[in-house]
Formats: sequence, C-alpha cells, structure tokens
Amino acid sequence: MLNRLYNILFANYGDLNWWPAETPFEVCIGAILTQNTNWKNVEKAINNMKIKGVLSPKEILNTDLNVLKDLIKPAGFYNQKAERLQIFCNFIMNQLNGDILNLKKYSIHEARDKLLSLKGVGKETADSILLYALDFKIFVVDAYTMRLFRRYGIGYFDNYDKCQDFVHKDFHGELYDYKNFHACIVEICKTYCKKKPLCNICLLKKYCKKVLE
DNA sequence: AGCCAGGCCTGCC
DNA sequence: GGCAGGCATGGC
Repeated sequence: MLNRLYNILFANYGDLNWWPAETPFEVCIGAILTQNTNWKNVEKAINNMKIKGVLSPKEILNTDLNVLKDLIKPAGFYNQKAERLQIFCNFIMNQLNGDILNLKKYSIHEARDKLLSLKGVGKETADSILLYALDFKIFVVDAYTMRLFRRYGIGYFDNYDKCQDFVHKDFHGELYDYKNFHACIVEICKTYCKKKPLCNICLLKKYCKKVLE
C-alpha cells in the first residue's frame, strides 16, 4: 500500500533532498523552530542566526536569551522556542560532549528516549532529528501524514505511535526512502491536503485511486 | 481579512 | 490518558 503511494509521489516530486540544512545540528535547530510554524519563517530565523554567527551549541548558550529571542522572532512562539533551543544545547554540551552526532553511539530507542526527555522535544521533533540529522531509520509522522491517511482512506490513526507502527510494518524502503517519503507527503499536502476539507483537489484523489485500486 | 503553518506543554477532568 | 487552551509570526 504505502510503497505504491510512495512510488506515485516519487514519480511526481522525485528527490526532494530533505532535510534542507547544512549540518546535522542545523537540522535540530530547524526541527525545533518549525513546530507549528511555516518553514519560510524558520528560514528567516535561521538566517538571522547565521548572520550573527550563532550557529553552534556553544554560541547559542553564550547568547543572551533576549537576544536569541529577537533573532528567532520570525519563527513565532519565540519565548518558548528560545528557551527550548538553550535546553537542547545544554543537553548536547553536558551529555554529548558538544556534538549531536554522539547520539549515534546509542541504540535508536535510547537515543529517542533521551531526546523525548527534553522539554520542547516531542515525538515528531525527536524523530525528525533521528532520521534527518542522525540517519536512524525511523518514519516521521506529522499532522499532514495522519490527515492524508485519514482523508483518503489509507487508514485512520488516532495517535502518533499507531500511525508510525503502521508505516514501519507496511512501508519497505532504505534510509533514503524514509527521508524522501516524509518529504513527499509534506509536499503534496501543502498543495492538496490543507486543513480545510474542501481543499481536496482531484489530483490527489487520482493519486489515491491508483494506490487503493 | 482570515486562515493556516513540517508541535509541544500545561492544567484541567 | 485524553483534550482544550496558550503560544506568535508572516505567507497567501
């Protein structure tokens, strides 16, 4: 089922080259900043940080909280996100010797639990970091995924874990496919599966018809 | 002008 | 252990 969906999406979108970031650490920053936020606004925030040279855990911790808030303001929720960024950086400095890649020394479950224990890191953020920054093979579920599956009859899931389990059982692919599948889902939903139910254009229905046949 | 965005935490029940 | 309510900016 999901491999057919992915094949169709891939035929249309190809390699979307996710996650858009220059370093694994930048993936993490983006993952926190994009929580319930348009990616274009996140780009502005990350760009502000780059301009000011605030790009590493050390630099983020050395930046005054109010200054940090000002830099990431375009990404919204800047009060909580600035604090969460510093909590995350403290975790990297104190437990990972300053490098997020040291999380790869743990099993995927241990790494996930460590991330989830941080205030401001929920399941989607943790899984995005595991998949796109650390190359752990895990599927990232988001609001788009569950909406797409539900609205077009692929499956109804009332929580994150059940949806992720379904994908892990049904979808067979390499690490790259896990990265690009999630990217393709986001991409098609941006156009054809917005929150409004009436946003369903026939193109998506055609996609799903092919999948469900 | 109004809806929406690549969530998460808290505080109720 | 489910579920509102709050968080905030900018794009379209």
